[in-house]
Amino acid sequence: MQYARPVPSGASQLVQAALRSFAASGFEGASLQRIADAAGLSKSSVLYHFDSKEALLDAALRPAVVDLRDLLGTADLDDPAGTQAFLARFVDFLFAHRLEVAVLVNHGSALRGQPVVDEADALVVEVAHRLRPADASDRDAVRFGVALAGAAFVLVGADRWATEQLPDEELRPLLAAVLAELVLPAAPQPA
Amino acid sequence: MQYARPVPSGASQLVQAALRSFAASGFEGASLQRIADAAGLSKSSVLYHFDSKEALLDAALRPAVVDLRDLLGTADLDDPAGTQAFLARFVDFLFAHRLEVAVLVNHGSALRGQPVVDEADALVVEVAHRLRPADASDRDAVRFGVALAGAAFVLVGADRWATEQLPDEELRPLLAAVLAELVLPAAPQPA
DNA sequence: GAGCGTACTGCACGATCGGTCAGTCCGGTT
DNA sequence: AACCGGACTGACCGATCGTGCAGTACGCTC
Repeated sequence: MQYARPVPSGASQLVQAALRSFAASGFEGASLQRIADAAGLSKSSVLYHFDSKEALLDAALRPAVVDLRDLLGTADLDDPAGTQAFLARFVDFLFAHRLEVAVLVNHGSALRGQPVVDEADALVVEVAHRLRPADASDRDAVRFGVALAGAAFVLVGADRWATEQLPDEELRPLLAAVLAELVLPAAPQPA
Repeated sequence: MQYARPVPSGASQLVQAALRSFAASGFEGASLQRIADAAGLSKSSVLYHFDSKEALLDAALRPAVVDLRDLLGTADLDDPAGTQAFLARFVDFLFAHRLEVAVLVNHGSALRGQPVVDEADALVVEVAHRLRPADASDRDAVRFGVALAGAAFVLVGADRWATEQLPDEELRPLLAAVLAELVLPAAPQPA
């Protein structure tokens, strides 16, 4: 009898190693050899499980894109309460897919043309568009952009610039609160 | 007699080509060959003007780091007016060094150990630290992080996600205003 | 035990990588 | 005319890149 497979040998740990490498070094900077070494396999094995380096990227990012699409599909953004709930789930998404978000946010512009990346970009545009009320000003739009980009980036670069590292479970509600503060039109502003 | 040199032949356009390549493809993704082609020179010429690829990166990022250090050195952050003035100049800095900021923000984590990058990171930490008032809460700190990262990223990824592109000169004051709104403790917030 | 599919590997390939080096061209001095 | 130094180049190097391919070890079913 076999319990939970102790080492999820094979493709799944290749995906994890690839994700780490892509996030740390970018797609071109990461080599199949180093990914294979990190996963404890040979370079040939990588290309046995995945047709190409691009296919490996696709496999690594796909779950995050699926999750984001689901999140957007079930979102209710008609009232402030729904929007706030969505933002909390969005922050959860960011936490759940840190590495994927890092790849998309930092190295996405070099990956235009990769289907996964293009899909992810389209979803981000949709998030921004649906969050924006009909009567939003340009300034509101800029604030939304800063909020979304900032939230993603605080998470992605947390280990890089954070002087005093907040533990994830303290940062999560704070990030959700700040996001809500910036996105909800509640915040009164002069003129 | 010679007016302003029409094509600033040589090293300076190599630096520009390199900056564009690094910003678009990352340090490892950019090759000396492609940089040379973009500058209309041979690969050998790149290594004639710069000792190594790393030296080229240094030359490309150095002016931005110098400007940021100057900006920080002359900053007066003791009162809200001084802080607001600093933020406007910070936004100007982001606009003036878009490509350098893109390299540092997107690919900086892969460039740890490069002296220019480490210096830039240290300056960013100093900006965040000096902006933060003594009585700032964790939530304030998160909002500052979102604001700074978001501002940088809105500029860096503007061409990627912006649905309706704002011209620079409209975006600039909006970004400064939003930054001030987020950083200055002026914004009233419930509990 | 023959046969088969899955997981995995070593080896070799052409291309490209960053970098070295000897040499060419050319305007300015002497 | 001889010389010099800066700008620039082509040929070449060893290493590494992504990828193709033949082969091996193992567990399963007839």
